[in-house]
Amino acid sequence: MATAPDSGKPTAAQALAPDRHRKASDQSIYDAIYEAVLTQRLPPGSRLPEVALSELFGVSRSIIRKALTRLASDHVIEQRPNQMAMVARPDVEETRQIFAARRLVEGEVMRLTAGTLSKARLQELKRLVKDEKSAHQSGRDQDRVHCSMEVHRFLARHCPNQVLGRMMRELVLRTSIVIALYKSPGMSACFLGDDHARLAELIAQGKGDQAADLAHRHLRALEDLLDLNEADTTIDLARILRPET
Amino acid sequence: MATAPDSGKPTAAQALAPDRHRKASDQSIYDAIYEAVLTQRLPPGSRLPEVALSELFGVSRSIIRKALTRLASDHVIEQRPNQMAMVARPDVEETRQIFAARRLVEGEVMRLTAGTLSKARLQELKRLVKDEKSAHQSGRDQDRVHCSMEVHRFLARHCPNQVLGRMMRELVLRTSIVIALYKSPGMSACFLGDDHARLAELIAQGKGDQAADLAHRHLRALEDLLDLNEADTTIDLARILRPET
DNA sequence: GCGCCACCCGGTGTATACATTTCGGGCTCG
DNA sequence: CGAGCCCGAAATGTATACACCGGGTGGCGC
Repeated sequence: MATAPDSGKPTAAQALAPDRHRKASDQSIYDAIYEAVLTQRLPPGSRLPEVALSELFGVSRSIIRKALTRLASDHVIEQRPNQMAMVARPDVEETRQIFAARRLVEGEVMRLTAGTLSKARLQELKRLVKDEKSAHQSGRDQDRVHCSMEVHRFLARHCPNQVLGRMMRELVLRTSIVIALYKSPGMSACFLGDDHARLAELIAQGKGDQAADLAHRHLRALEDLLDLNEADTTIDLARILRPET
Repeated sequence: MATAPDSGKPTAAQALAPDRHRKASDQSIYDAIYEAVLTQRLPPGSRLPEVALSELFGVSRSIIRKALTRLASDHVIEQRPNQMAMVARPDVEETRQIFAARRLVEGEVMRLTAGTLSKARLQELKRLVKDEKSAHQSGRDQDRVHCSMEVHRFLARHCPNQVLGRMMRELVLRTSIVIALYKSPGMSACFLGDDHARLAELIAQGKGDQAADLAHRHLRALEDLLDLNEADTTIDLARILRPET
């Protein structure tokens, strides 16, 4: 327990409220939790009791368990035997690996996607970037995070290589989790200058290599903003238990 | 039906026989099916009825369903509503994407892994390569495929970046599936010269870039051995239905 | 004889009952 | 007074009952 802030104590179910009392498929439940984690309404460590969720969504535990199994398979939540599922809390080492993997995959996705988008798609993309900026300026943080994620997810969704696209979406989500976990207080997560706008421009112009390079630097800068000093877990414990001099 | 050879008609359950009559966890069932698909004992399109599996492993359908859900999540099997699960049968386009993704990921894994393996680990690796060669020479194809897969999986397992390592294992499995699907008759799948031996050598010497390059060419050559001409599915149908001249 | 339709069977989808485990509060004993 | 044990609430783990769906087959009508 000493290693974890342990987050909200009851169950963070209010973040999933909208479609209450309506029969939901396991896909819609999966989506609801996925979206809530992505937009950081469900912070890392949030507990997800099966019974509470089954009552919330108006289905039996079977459906809930299927959704949770899939979420665990995607590393969104952690499931340990006989314990409640909780939103994943990757350690510092895994965080670095996630960023490294995402740089590799997202770079290639940029390269493949550049120059392949229709005019209509480019309009959509620029709209997302614009919405993000306006949300940022008017301080609607919830919206800003949502749009920021959607920029990356949009590019992943429209990558010609959908195998890579899927991987990238998974990595975007895991990145969102570790940002929520390790961000320094007050940092403007993932709004670094107008990187997204410039990225969209390079994609539109078909400059794949430059887009990949920008994405690479974007992600590196993002990682550098995080508070990734170990100094936790076992080390703290040892220092606390050491007799004072 | 016209598009599929439809594989073995009953249920290819004999490929999973070993641990019959023993209570099995969903993990062990997952592993059994995973391994059977990996070594091509369960060819693409094989049907996996829940009841048959539950009897085979001596557990209820709940456990089976959990294992199947996870396998579907990993793209090992396809699950459609109210139909039996079956081993995945990716189309030609997805096959190309899988290879492209794997080249990207495996190349980076080689780069990261080169020079990081202990002497003992290098011994293991060389042993695998040796076993593969001997299996090849004595014509034990089952063993050869197993060892060949294990070479790649071994490297993935010991990559310093385990996030990438996991992705690579998933891609190795999917590659195995599409090889089983599209290999030209009689080809020696994934035994291209002594690529694996040379790869092991480069890894041992810490030459990451060269290892990545070799892996890249290895996979390219492998893809080229496949029979990836479309000419199936809808096109054949159109030609068949066209009135003769 | 040839189609069409109703039935049946084998499969998955969902809910629920029951077993098992974990964690914590409070009692008891040293 | 404190440490340890016991027990119960609440969660998950598993099995099972039943509903539903889809495909194949046999009979019936034309």
